Amino acid sequence: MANTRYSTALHILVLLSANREAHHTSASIAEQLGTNPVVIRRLVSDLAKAGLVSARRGAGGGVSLGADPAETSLGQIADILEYDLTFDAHDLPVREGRSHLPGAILSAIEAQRRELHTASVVELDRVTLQDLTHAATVRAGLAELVGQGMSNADIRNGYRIENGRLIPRDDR
Amino acid sequence: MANTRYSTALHILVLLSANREAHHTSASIAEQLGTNPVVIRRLVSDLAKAGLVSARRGAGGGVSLGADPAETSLGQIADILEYDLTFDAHDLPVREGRSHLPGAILSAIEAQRRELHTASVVELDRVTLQDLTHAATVRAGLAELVGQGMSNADIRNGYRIENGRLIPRDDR
DNA sequence: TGAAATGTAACAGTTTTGGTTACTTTTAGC
DNA sequence: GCTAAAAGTAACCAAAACTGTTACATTTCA
Repeated sequence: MANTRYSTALHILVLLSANREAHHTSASIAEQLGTNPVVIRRLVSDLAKAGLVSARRGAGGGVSLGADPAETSLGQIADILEYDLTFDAHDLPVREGRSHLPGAILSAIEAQRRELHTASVVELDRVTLQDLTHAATVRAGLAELVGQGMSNADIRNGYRIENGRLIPRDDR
Repeated sequence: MANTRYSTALHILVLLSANREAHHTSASIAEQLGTNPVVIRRLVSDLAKAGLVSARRGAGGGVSLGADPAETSLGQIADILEYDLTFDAHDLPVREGRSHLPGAILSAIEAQRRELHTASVVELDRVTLQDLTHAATVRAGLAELVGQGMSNADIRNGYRIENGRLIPRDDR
């Protein structure tokens, strides 16, 4: 089974970021994601430890964003979840053979593994939660128009994008 | 269970690259890696399709390197194996809801996913199979000396590294 | 012709992961 | 205080993915 913790965490955070006014609970989020509230709580609990979200227990409680999306990078989120952004290493049998080569090869591969993880985090640090939220809301806006029967060409000609929203071009 | 195909493939290729004179078979490689010959054959078969190794059937057959390690990048190897170098995406239930937001969020996440995969391949393209082989043989040389009771400081003072081998410093 | 090797299909065993239930704890409002 | 609503967490289950293994066909050399 794939490990979708990081992807799901991103989804939760974009959801909170795109709709900060609404009241969110693990149940309401789980419903939108088609999963179980406990899955959401597990992730939110980890994100809350790092202050990225704030979870309040009890009646009227729920989940809300705890940090500025413009100051939160996707790399930080991976760090928080301790999510591996590289390939999986194999292992070797413990063996008292004479040759050091197999262990040395594995060791070199693991060094490369760490290097790729670091590079991936650097890459993800270039994107903020705000950037990702922007990308999502633009896509949602486009989907909305297409759902209303508008063609992609019409959309391109009739709208411009501003702050993640589609603004009608009335300047022509 | 982790997907160790890429890591194992790298190990096989470094093994072949570090010891080009020896005769290698799926059985001999599997023995060194502590796995089953079929596992090796499956990987070698994929690598052979791309010309990276050459596998000869029949008596006296075996596996040998089919390309120049200096011209083979770790990114190419990932490509050949179609190995995913990014995070796993979650999925959404098919639902005819009104809101386009959940699907739009997922779509934005998947775009980010593809971007990270591309960046990872670029990163791995900076390293050749020769580089990785060099790193492994150096480590093996060091392990050999340590096994002979030499301290790391002694090693640093008494040897220099050249073409992936430890050369005694007799220039002092 | 026989032995040695790869190619491949089929299946089993293990591990990992998300889903689920159940229960505790916290909190707000009446 | 009582009740309802919410998160926190432990424990277990089911499903998926992957490697390991067996078995057999095919190829090749001597």
